[in-house]
Amino acid sequence: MLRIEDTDRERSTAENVAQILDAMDWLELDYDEGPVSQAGRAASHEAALEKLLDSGAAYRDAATAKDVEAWKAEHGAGRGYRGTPTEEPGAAVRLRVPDGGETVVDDLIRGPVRFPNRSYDDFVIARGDGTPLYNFAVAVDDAEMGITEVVRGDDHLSNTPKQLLVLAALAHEPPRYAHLPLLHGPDGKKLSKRHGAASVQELREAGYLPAAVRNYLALLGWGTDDDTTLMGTDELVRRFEVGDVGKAAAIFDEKKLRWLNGRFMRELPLDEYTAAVAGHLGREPDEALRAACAIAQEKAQTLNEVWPLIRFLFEPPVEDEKAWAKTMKEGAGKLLAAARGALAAAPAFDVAAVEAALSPLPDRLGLKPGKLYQPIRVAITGSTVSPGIFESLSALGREESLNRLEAAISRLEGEIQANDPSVLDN
RNA sequence: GCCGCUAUCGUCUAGGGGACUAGGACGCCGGAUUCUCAGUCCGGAAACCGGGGUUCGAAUCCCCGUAGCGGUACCA
Repeated sequence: MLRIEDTDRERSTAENVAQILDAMDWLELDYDEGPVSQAGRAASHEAALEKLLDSGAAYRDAATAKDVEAWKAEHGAGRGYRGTPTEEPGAAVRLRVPDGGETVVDDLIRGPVRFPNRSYDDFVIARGDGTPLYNFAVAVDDAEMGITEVVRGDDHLSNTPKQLLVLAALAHEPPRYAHLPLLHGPDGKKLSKRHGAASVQELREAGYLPAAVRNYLALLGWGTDDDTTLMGTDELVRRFEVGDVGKAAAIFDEKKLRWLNGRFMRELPLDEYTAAVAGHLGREPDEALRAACAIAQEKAQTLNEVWPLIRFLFEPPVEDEKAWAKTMKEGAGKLLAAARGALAAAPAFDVAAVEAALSPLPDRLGLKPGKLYQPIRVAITGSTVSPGIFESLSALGREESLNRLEAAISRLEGEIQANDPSVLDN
């Protein structure tokens, strides 16, 4: 049985468990709740503690943190604390650590890592009130649950010997361990909330696709020998080998994730794409959305970027004065009027028909296509950025397109009058 | 302090004694695609932490240093 251990020390256990289960679901792994209940765990912790106390492998010790410090000052920093057994009932329980020899963690990724026993304290395995501490509890749980493989973060490597010592005292075969390198933020520090999206949920909220995240995460600390970068989940499962994972911490670079995500987004069949967008937006994957997705798919790198591109199909044009001022220069009214005329006369309103109606205009008017298309874009979407202009018009439909052009033309006329009082004189 | 881990372009990595003039990807820069943005295509700049060994030969093996990270709790 495999155990995957979360590594975040700041969150509460309950939160961690919820997060892991949620993440596993998203990562499409199968998991079981585990055969041991909370009450069952507490009972086995108690039993294991008693066993160790009886055998002399553990003992009660009244020393406080200060006492330990003083002991070390006296015996040298390189030497782990060794306490004196007491019968005092409120004393904490410590495990006896041998003075000689070493404890070897045979890590799947790093190979054998040797820790001198002498450098470890007789560490506390249970508080004075009998409640167990992490390194003891986790070892007992692993034994109890028949865990054979443990995959967790590198930050656990140096307390693995403690768990091994507990397992040895319990005469239980230890699991195999794989300690994965940690992830750091762009500043080189351990990844945390202030780096932005640091958990799978946050990545999902930011509009990344599960398959893209899997691909990206697999590439952190691991690479293929034939330089393959893009891999679907099936291929990942086939090729990934935990023993091939690198040893150094990696920096989480969202730019590459964005790029990868864009690749996955563009390769999605339209129905799946629409479903993903619908799920993200909390909308129905209806025909309107499907049509909108069809013209936006090429352009969005994340699910978050889709709505700004297709919003004009569902709502009035956004009000963006900068975009207006930038494109609605002198003569824009005439251009829009020409476009309106051509579109009104078009025999149909599919993409090809719209293009056929508009594309002769720039030549006829003697200007670059952009001079015509940008004002149209702003008139119908409100923004200087949108899907292709023919696609956008066609998707909007003839009636609404003409209405929006008309509205823009009226506004331009109003502005001309306001700026030039002489118009009023006529 | 002590114990441990790690070190190839800005970033993720390939490469594990000669195939290295060190490969790929993201990002960046330049060009192309004469509707924006994005995309796509082409081109470019960009790295073996330092010092000693071992060897005919070192990015690759060993040692030392340096730096980063982790652990060192009656936290998980």
